Amino acid sequence: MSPHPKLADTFQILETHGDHPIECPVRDVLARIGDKWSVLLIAALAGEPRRFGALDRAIPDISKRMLTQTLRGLERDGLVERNVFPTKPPSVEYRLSPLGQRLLDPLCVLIEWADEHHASIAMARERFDKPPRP
Amino acid sequence: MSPHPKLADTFQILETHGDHPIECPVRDVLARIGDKWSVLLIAALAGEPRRFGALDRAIPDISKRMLTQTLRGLERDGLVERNVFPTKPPSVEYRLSPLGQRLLDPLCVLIEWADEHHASIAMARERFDKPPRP
DNA sequence: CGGTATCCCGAGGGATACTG
DNA sequence: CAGTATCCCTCGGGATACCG
Repeated sequence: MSPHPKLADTFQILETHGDHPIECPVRDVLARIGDKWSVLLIAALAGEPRRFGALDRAIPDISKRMLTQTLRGLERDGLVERNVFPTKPPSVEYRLSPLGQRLLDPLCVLIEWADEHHASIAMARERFDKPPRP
Repeated sequence: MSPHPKLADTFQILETHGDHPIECPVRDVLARIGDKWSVLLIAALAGEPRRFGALDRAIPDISKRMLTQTLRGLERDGLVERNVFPTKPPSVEYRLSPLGQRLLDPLCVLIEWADEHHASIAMARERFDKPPRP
């Protein structure tokens, strides 16, 4: 009996199927949200659309380079929509697409798990890093 | 009104708090599961404990080096337990800790999202990559 | 069987300066 | 304001060989 039958099944999806080892669509979706900034940006856009500068200020430790690049990636994947208003100076608004919004719940579950258990993890690390026995 | 108040709140957790920009515990938990192999290994251990060699065979495209390294990382974080049986030749069993098992549900939700929507994402990418207008 | 030890490469990503 | 363009460097991770 599996302690978690659903994910044990789901693992079949993650395993390399057939002979092509890299052709797993779930893996590259995970790769996207696994990069350094994507989840942070999605979270920053969860509440409302925001402009480039507003995102830059909301996440102070991102560079403009990575901000642009990550937003482009999310836009390419259809998770974020980009709207340009031809004002002077130009203003560009980013908002979650419907697809992006459907990602919020899974992310929320994950982030809550992380928030609840990061203390346990920190303790586990300390234990592990202790000099075993002098 | 926020379309997703809970995560909009949760985003406060992700924002750099105080003056120390990197000191966000949730971020490094995400960094762990964001690496190339951790989720795959957790999924592989969801059903039952497995030995080193079994994991190697279950995930054919991982190297022994990364298998060891990722397992160590998961063990360090207290997500995986490692048991050595002093047989000859030695056998080592890896199993999810209780903490690791509590991560299964969040992961499952995420993986199911990815499985359901990867087709939409693939289509969005094709559209985005089309030469805009000749 | 279950790992270490090395070597090495490319991509991810930071810093800075420039532009429409 | 909202980006590009460069330069540069770390480091995740693959390949290979060896070990108790």
